[in-house]
Formats: sequence, structure tokens, C-alpha cells
Amino acid sequence: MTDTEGWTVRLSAARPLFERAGAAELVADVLRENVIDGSLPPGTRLSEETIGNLLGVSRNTLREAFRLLTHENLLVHELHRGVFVRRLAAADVADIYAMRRVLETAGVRAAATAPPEAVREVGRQVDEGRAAAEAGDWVAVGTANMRFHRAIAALLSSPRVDESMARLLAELRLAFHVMGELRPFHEPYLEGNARIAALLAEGDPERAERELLAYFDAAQAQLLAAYAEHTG
Amino acid sequence: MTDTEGWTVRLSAARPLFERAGAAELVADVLRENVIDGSLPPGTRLSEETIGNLLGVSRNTLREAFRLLTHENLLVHELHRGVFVRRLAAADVADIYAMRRVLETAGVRAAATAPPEAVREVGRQVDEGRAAAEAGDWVAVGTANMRFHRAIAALLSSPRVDESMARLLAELRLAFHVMGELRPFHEPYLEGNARIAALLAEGDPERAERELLAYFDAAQAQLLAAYAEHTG
DNA sequence: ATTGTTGAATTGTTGAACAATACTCCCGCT
DNA sequence: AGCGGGAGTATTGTTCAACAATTCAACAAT
Repeated sequence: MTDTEGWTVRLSAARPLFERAGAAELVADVLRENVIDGSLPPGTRLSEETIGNLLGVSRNTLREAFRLLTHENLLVHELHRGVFVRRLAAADVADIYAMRRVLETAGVRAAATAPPEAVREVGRQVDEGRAAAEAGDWVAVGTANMRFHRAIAALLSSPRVDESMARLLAELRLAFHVMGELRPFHEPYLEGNARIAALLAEGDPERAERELLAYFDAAQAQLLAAYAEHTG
Repeated sequence: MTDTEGWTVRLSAARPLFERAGAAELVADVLRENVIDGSLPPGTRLSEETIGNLLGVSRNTLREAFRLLTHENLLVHELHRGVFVRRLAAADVADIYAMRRVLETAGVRAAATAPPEAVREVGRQVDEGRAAAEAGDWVAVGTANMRFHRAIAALLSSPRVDESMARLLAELRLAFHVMGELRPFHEPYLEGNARIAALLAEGDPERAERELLAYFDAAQAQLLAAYAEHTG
């Protein structure tokens, strides 16, 4: 036994692999994927019969999956009318950004006491984004951007914050579908993200926070503008 | 029509009365109550057959209720084993306080731009707590304390923050059951809460934040101490 | 004492049935 | 033509019963 202390934690880390998911969870995963990537646009009605036949599950399990996604704010449930892919109002977009401001600014302020690996992860996502941009893959730039901001919140090392952040970003993707072109929405922020990562790496959280807040204002304004145009 | 602007909000406030809650929601309400007040202690297994017969609902609706509460982090669901009242680990308690620090300090910093009514609500809960303390009702002091902290987070005027905060505090109640006596846990903080409210009212968020952080450290330490004693 | 094995109990999932509600289309009326 | 009203249809809400899959405890074997 060369390893006199670490094997228990390594085993318990592997534990999630054993708690398999039930059918409802699997169905929810599939639907979540299709909602997030836009295959099921906001407003789409999800018929129990149709989806049930499509995925080969019974109505009961399907309803459990619906309930899961409803509580993730990706679907809305109207009594006796069915479930629909959520349509975010402008106020929702603003609220999501409000909460992101809270969580992410707290993240950058915690950078000093965060594990170095967590700080490196922020920079890593900047590189991912740049690589995707050079390849012209703006969808990949978008996901790299999401991961960048998740990494910022993760500086707090709080599972609950991580989960909230993941849910907020998943919700936000519902709003992205109103943006026709992704490039003008993602490209301008590649540089800003790089600046934030650099400021964090060199230990200047105050300026990183200012930079981050500027990003929020710009991105929110841009998104809401597209929103007003799209709905009006 | 003497009322040219307020009737729409009053109507929409009455709206919840019309969208009937399904059976699952009602069952969830009952169970939530019993979990929160300790009738169903952490670790209790909730048998589908037993509870189903007890409440007179079918297994399907019961399972939907279970899922609701699982998503609120009050129950845990283990595949093929059933649902159990959540047992909070010490790490969970610490994490809950970590996220509270994030949300509530953000609330305090937003006090200047928050609606005056929201600031008054903070002070109101201080008074509630004091009144309950004089009456010797330490359970009521506890709920007033919860509402006090919810009011602080509510200074951000963000529905999503409010919901997160409500869930965190509901979770935290699971931990309170290890405290035998409530008085020594709640009484010391009445004065601190009053100071925080006063500092907010007179526009000194920096000191309010310091006071609040001191509260978090003290309460978390006290709770974790009781935890260590109880489990060890 | 540890390791298989068996069997009972519980959960997971399905399909069907019926009730309650919303939606559609057609009819009669103005 | 346009506008209600109403019957019929389609969909969801809820329950129930059955079977499959899995866990758990008791027991047997080594």
C-alpha cells in the first residue's frame, strides 16, 4: 500500500458512476439538449403522445421528465394545455444578468483565495474561445464563453453556486435563439474575456470586476436590443 | 373608475387562486411542512405505499410530489431504494453559508439603490423577532430571523435571487434539528440583526456588510459545533 | 467469518381507463 | 359577412393494476 490515505476519497469520487439514472432522467437529458441547442425553439408545444412515441417511453415517465425540466425553468407547464418550451421575457433576461452579476463578481473577488487550478481553468476557456473563433466556429465560441463564466463563478468553490450558475446559463440559451447571427454577439467579448483572465492571473481582482461588469452591461444591452427588435 | 392604474396588479395578485394546484403540489406542501417542522427527521425513508395510503393519493402523483421536494433539496432520491429526508453533511452546511454570504452581502451592497419599502421590510422583521423573543416564542424568533435574511437578499429585487434564498433557508432548516435548544442559537443575533437594519437605514452599507459577515461566521461555527457534537 | 444464494419486499415502468378541460368547427343569428 | 353558441374532438389530469428490475435480509456453504 503506497497510498495510505487517498484511496477512500478516490473511490467515493467514483460513486456517481454507480448511481445510474432512471428513464425519466435520461429523457430529461435528451429534451434538455434539444431545447438548449435550439432544435425545440421557445414556444414549441411538447405533446405527450408525440414525444412519448418518439422516445418510446410511457406518458407517466415522460411527465416526470417534463416536471424536471419545468423546475429548471426550461419548460413551462400550463394546466390542461400542456408543456411548452419556455419563452423568456425581457424581464427574465434582465433578472438572469442581475443574478449573474452577483455570482460572478463574487467569484472574481474570491480569486485570491481560490485554488490555483480554478484560476487556470478561467484562462483555459479563453484559449478555447480564441481557437474556436479562428476556426470560425461561433457556436463553439459561445459554449467556450459559457464555460468561461462558469469557471469564474467556480472560483467560489461552492457546489451550490456552480449549480445555480449552470442553470442560469442554460436558461439564457433560450434567449440566444433570437440572435440571428452569433458572431457579432460573441466576437467583441473574446478580448474582454482575455483581459479578465489576465487580471485574475496577475492578482488584480478590482479591475477584473470592473471589466466584468462592463461586459455584463454590454452583453445585456445587446441581447435586449435584439429582443426588442425581434418581438416588436 | 377612480383607480386608473392599480387594478391590473391587484388582479394579477389574485391569479394564484385561479390556477388550481394539482394534487402533486398539495401533497408536496404537506410533506414539506412535516419535513421542515421536524416531524419527518433527516434520514427517514418515505415509503410510497405507506405515504400513499396515508394521504390517499396514487403512487404516481406521490412520486411527482417526491420529485418536487427532491428538487428543493429537501429529499434525496436513491434509485430502487426510495426517497429519504435529506441528511445534511457538515460540508453542506458550510456550502449553504458560503452561498448565503454571496447573496446577502450583495443584497446589503444594493441597499442604496433598493426601493425604500424593501429596506423597511428588513427593519420590520427585526421588530417581529424582538416581539417573538419577548413572548418567549423561540420558534417564531427563528422564522423572523429567516425572513430578516430573506429581506436582505430581496434588496436586490431579483426574483431568481429570492427563490434561491428561499431554497437555501429551507434546506438549512434541516440542519437546525440538531440544535436541541433554539434560544442560544437565535437570541445572540437579535441585537446584531437590529444593528444591521439600523446601518442599512442610515445608509452605511460597508459597516452593515462587516456586521453581516460576522454573523455568518458566528452562526456557522455554532451550527457546525452542534453538528460535530451530535454526530460524533 | 466470509462468501454465495434464495426469496420477499420495494421501487421502476408501462399501459389502459376514465374524468376534466381546452380547442375546433359548424351552425344559426343578426 | 361577421359574430356568438354549442356539440364534438383531442389532449391533458389522475388513478389503477400489472409486471420487470433491483435491493435487502436471512440463510446455507465453504
